Amino acid sequence: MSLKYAILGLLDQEPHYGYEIKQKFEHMMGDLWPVSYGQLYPTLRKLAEDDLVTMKTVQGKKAVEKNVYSITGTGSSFFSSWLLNQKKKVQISIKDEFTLSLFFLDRMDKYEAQDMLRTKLQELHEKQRKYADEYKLYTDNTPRYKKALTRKMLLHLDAEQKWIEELLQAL
Amino acid sequence: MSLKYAILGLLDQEPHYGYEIKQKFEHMMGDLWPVSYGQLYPTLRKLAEDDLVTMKTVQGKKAVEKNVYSITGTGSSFFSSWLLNQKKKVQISIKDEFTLSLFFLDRMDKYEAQDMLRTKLQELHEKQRKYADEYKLYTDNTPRYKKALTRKMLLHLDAEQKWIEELLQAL
DNA sequence: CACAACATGTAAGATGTTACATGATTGA
DNA sequence: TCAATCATGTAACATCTTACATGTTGTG
Repeated sequence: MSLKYAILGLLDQEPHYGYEIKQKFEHMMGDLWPVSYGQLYPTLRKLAEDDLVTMKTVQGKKAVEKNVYSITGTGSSFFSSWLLNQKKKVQISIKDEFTLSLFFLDRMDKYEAQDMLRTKLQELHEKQRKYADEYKLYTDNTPRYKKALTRKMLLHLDAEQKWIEELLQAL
Repeated sequence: MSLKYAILGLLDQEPHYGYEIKQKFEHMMGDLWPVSYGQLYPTLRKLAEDDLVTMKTVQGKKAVEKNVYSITGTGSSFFSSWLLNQKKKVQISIKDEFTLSLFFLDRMDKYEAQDMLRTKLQELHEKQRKYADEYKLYTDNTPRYKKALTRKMLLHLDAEQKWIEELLQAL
């Protein structure tokens, strides 16, 4: 995924502390892009080691300490060049476990295979309903990016569904 | 990805040696799913440690030794239960670097953002042409799975394209 | 003879998940 | 007071990529 770039992008606007980065990120992403502390804090440390960010411990309320991170000049230009390069690469990945499992579809008997694909279609429909409902609830206040993400999910769910329907017909 | 399951699936049909697994897999997958030796051999060792496969060194032509792997009973049932479970999970992931970069679209000026999306669209069209051409070349001898994979790629490229077109219109 | 293809690996690092561990503050 | 939320981390493991290292065999 590269949480690294997400962090740099947030810090490129203003300094943040770790917990806050997780909150902000997940607020934007909903359940589509979770971040674990087990990845967040080591990544922040690594970024500091590489001099892309600096860390400063500040006193919060009473005895609570926060580690506030700021982006450095190096970090900022590193982020910018990454951002500019994104338009040049197409990185659609279709390497998932379900796709792999279809590799072995020939070994099932016809009805078992059909059942598998039909069950999958149902699961896809369910997900689709879920995200479509979520999408309808969005208002003008919903961040533009969150809407776009959900829309992307819906379009790719459509694609997956269409693919499986084609496979089912071919059986 | 879980190369692990791909290996078990191949071995569930008949024993194979490492090099052969890579050849077979990539013959099926084309460039859509490459496998490196740096992952293959350690994975085979791990599977042997976990008693999901057994290894036997056989003499090939002259001085060439091959390590032939066979699936065990444990391995076979482990694979089967994995296979059965695939229909239950929907794992569409939209967590890629480009999607992340759009998170920061608001910080670009309008024309820069439009340029970014248009460049991306061109790249997508190019990829699409490439896979569409490949798809047309497939014959009755082409493994069913390879066709399905390319078709899946084309459908998801469509989805991605549509998404970006929508974003461009919204700008 | 040179080069492609066959055959097997290791080492280092990137990236991510899950589970564990600790402690303060706020609100019901 | 008890639970939720705030706040920071570590350890173990899983997965994968890239680069390096070694040697044989077949073909033009």
